[in-house]
Amino acid sequence: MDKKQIAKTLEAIADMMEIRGENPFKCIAHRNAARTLETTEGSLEELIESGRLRELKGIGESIANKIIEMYRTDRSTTYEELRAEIPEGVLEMLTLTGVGPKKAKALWEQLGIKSIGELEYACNENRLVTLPGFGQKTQEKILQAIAFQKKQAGRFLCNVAWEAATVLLDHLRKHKEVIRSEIGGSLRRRRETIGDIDLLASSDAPEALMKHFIKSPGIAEVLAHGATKSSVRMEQGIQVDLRIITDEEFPFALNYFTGSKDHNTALRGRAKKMGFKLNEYGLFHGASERSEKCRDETAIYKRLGLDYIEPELREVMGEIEAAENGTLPHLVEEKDIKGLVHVHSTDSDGVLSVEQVAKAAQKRGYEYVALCDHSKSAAYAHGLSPERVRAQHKAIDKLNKSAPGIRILKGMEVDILGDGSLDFEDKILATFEVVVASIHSRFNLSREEQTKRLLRAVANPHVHMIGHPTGRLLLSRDGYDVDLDALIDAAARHHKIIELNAHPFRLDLDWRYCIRAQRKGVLVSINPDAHSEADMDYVRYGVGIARKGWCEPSGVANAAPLDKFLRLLKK
DNA sequence: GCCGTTTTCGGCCCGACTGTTTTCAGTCG
Repeated sequence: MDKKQIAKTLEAIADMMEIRGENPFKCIAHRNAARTLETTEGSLEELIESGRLRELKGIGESIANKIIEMYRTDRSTTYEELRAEIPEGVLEMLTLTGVGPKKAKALWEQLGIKSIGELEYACNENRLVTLPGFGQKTQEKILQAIAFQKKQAGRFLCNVAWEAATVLLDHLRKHKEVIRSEIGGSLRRRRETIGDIDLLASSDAPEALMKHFIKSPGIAEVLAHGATKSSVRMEQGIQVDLRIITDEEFPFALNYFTGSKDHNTALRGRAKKMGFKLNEYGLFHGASERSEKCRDETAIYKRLGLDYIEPELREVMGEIEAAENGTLPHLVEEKDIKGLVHVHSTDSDGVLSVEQVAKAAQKRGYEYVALCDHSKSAAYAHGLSPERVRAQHKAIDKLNKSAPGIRILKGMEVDILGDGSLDFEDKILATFEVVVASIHSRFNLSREEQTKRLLRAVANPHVHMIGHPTGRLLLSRDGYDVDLDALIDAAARHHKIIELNAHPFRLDLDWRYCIRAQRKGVLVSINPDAHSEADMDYVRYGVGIARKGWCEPSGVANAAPLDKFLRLLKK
């Protein structure tokens, strides 16, 4: 097993131990070890062979032995023993909001429920209400959680899809018979979640290329295999379709399979009005059977009297009118981002020290990095007390003096408390250069109360930006109920920035509201919410969403160089 | 199960909410 698989197994062991009711700290120890393992750089083999595994924080004798067993034999005795006792479906029940180890255990032992399917049936039969500790409300909440999960089933976070697609595309491009190849579909449009992946390639030898494709790394199953279309399922479960066409057809097919469906419909309608027929094979004038020659998508749009529309904009949000009038935005790109804002260190719940954060950000070419650890109320994340804030500031001053090649900004992700006040008094808030105010508690306030709470935080003169404005976790939890239009209006009034949290779980601000924010002159800041070095690369997904949100570099606060960024904050 | 400048045992993150209870257990962040 590799590091990732071992970490996953340790998590499963912890889950099962919890269901068995073992010492909760023992369970936590396994979870900590899993987290440490996942975030440790370097090869596991080296760690094991050099005997340095035990030096990692949270890995002692017992867990080290488990890790070594898994690494050497691909098995875990502990895991197998627990699994023999606890059915997999019982473990899956833990993924439902509101079902923890105790409830799962009660459902399994007292009602004999061994899967989410059985659980849903039992709820509909009204069988949960009689169970001690359960009641009508619990049953309703569980049904809701099951419904939510069903609705999300078969969808994937964009980073999962992106990584799978990149592997396939790299493999495809190694073959000599491929002329052009691209990712299409919702992934190319940079949607926040992805159902399946569409790949397109042009070739004069489609059979040979297809044969090569179905041997790509990471494929779990070949679902269909033809000369022009093949479908595979990747190990992650995501389905991928590859279509191979001629190189003349390529731009038309790419356009067609990129969508969105509504964008395509609008384009086809426009083409028809102009006496053309547009489909995935070409653009045909009148009754002609020969397509107009278009070398690329730009040429297709041009032939239809339009500026080139970037894939991210193809959602029928006014892009066709703008392309007609020459008013399309010049979308922000990843290389425009000058500073990394909202990064956590080991001082709260990150895995990098302040110095390592600075080094990693500098390595990525950023001019500045704003450390934004949690505030004191976020006890679950080891939030900083005022004393620890002062210590961190001292450390930052010292690092900045040592000329690290990057400016480290003193930032804070301060909790917005239930009433909209902040977790630090003004005197302390004034010592930070960047204050991101976020909600981490009391998600179920009414829309009115939640909005009022956020507006109060926006109005605080020490707050520079509002973090992950809805608190949603894609595919697992809806955001809290808040009037985002009111938030955007308030941000405009107070010259505040709204975070576009780039973490693939969040991508919050939603791009639909990002469009509204841009039109009202509200800047966004594309923040990775990084807890490790790898997380820093989440900026790319945030940029995707910003592009969907019609953002130009001038609409993105951290696309500004350091001095301008600091001026923006002061405003 | 892990850890240790209060060190080999005893603490480990903790407060708030929800729904179940009639004083609290379970879940969450």
